[in-house]
Amino acid sequence: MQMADLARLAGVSTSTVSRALSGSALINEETRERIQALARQFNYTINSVATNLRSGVKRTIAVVVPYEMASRQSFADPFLHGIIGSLADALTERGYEMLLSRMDADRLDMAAALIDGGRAAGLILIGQWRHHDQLNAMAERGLPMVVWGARLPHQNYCIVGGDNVLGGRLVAEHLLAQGRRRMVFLGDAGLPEVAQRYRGFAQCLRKNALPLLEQQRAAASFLADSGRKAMLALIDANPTLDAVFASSDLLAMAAIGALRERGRRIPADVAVVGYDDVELAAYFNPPITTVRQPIHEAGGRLVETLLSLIKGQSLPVSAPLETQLIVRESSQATAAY
Amino acid sequence: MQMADLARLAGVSTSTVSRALSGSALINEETRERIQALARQFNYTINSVATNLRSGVKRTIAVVVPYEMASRQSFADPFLHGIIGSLADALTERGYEMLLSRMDADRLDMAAALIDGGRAAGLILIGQWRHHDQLNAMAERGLPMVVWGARLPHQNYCIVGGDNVLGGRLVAEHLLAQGRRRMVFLGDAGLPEVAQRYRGFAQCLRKNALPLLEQQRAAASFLADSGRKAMLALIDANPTLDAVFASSDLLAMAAIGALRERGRRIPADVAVVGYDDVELAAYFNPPITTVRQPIHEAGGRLVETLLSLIKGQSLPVSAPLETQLIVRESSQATAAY
DNA sequence: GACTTTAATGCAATCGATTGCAATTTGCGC
DNA sequence: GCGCAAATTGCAATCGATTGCATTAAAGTC
Repeated sequence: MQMADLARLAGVSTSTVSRALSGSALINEETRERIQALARQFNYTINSVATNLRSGVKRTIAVVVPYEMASRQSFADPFLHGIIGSLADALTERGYEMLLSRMDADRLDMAAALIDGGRAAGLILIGQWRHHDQLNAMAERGLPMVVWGARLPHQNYCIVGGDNVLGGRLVAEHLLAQGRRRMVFLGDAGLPEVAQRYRGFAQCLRKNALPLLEQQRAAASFLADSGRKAMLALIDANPTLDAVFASSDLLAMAAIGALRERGRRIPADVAVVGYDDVELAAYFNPPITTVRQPIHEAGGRLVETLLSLIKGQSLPVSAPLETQLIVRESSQATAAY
Repeated sequence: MQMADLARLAGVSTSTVSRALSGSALINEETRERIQALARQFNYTINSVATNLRSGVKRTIAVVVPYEMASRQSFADPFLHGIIGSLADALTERGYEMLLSRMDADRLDMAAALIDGGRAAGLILIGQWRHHDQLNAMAERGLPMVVWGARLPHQNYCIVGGDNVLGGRLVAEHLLAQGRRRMVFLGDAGLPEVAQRYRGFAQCLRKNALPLLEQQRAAASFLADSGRKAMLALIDANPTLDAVFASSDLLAMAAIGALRERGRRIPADVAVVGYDDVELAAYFNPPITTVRQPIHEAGGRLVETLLSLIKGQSLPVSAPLETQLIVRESSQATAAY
């Protein structure tokens, strides 16, 4: 069923049908009601593909989740899901549709094709990975895009994210206050966000004369199993460690598993702190101390920023989102101290 | 940049450009290469919106996640994310794009608008909730759709899912073999999938002369907090319980938290079994015994079924996916027995 | 009653591509 | 050198909607 059919049924032209359904003032109220009734009766829905071809207005936003070919599992991180959910909400609220793509992080230019090809009005990329330059190049081409990640020098693209340096510092201060002294860091510092968390963490320790050595830091992707292995290596290299800062809650959970394998009690022997405050962090055993990133606000902010970029305002700058330490059991000082 | 511009640059008509880019045989090889080079140089990407308006072939599939207005958090379940990720993969592999929508479960007919409006070629609905009749009505209108959920009587729509009755039975047999006798069920039996898990579970217990009473069953949505509260109520109503079957891993995690609040040890005092085998189940403390649903295969199966439905074969019927008990620590018999 | 407004509707061009058919060019046979 | 087939290319209609402008009908004015 298309507009022409409906027009025939109603005995009018397609112009009239179009006006009846679009809320134009140039139409008789009775005619409008008659046509709308017919449309309902025959389940007619306006073809939005044709509509936005003609009108040029697109109401679709592409959300791109880059993954590294090697480990296509980036999708496993619950934080990522939280963001996607909040984006879905934020877009729906504003009357936009969401096109979700996973994409090889080395071929991010394919995301550009979604814009060039008219599929979407704008791009939201989740995670900048190691592709700062590629993102800059895309932005310079004038693609309407916003990235979830970390603010970096020489950054020509819009970014939305938390204050990772602050987050790292909050964790260090907290662990110091709990009396911990032999801390290790778990996470892949090749990723800008993680690097900043590490920087905030290490700076604060250094100020307190507690430098972090290279062997007190292990790379681990966002994958649970790689987190477990990296943690085991850290334990073996630093058998006396008394605290772990993991760069995501998922890694924190994996780390707790690994620590238990090696007979450490949490938090009595080792304190563990995560990052993100995913829902399950509070239900884990023990509940995990973590740095909260306001997931729901994140979606809204990403969408708002992108839409104002599309509307053509000058490059919107988004202040870092609120970043806050949530203290739970996994890092509390206990009777053991 | 659009095709006409490129045609002008190349000094040919748009017909020729179109043929050059689409791999038609009706074109000189040199011309094709010249045009393709120009296209690359100017970042020209064919406008797929216009293309499928003209050709009528759509390469977009809508994935709809219904949620209940009351608790818009259905999105929090990690199993759901697993399915979405596997759908994204399955669709990408086959050259389709994925339109993701959350939708009020009471207004599922809005999903129909995605098809009627030409946005998508087909519909994948995740979870049937309490809306069997609505889904039947949609299918009868001839909408190309596939639902993840449970097979029910009088079902006119395509369904893909695991064997929930079997899953429930496997859990019961396992717990009986572990010597557990006072079991409770945690989950909202108003949902068909959960109801079937309960049925398999209860039937097997009955066969062993261990009926489940009403107060040994508590409704709990897919939300962690509601799971915790329901579990607390179950404990109070059945202080001597020695096993819990939760209808999802998320609920199992919440249940474990609640049991600990009441001083129960897992699995020494109470065995806990979940459902789904989400990635974190293995990393939880203790690792959770659960019924595996093959998430990755699920996405592939949903997509295959939908595509063959679209191609117009008669209603494809999909056998239940493999359903398998994964035994981990949370339900092992221990020294306490 | 002729003339101007105003309201409602239809005509036809347009969005950016694809494709059947016609037109042109080239090559080949004799 | 003519005729015909094959190889390329262009023209114009088409997909399903929207919208500026023209048209028609009804109402209001003097």
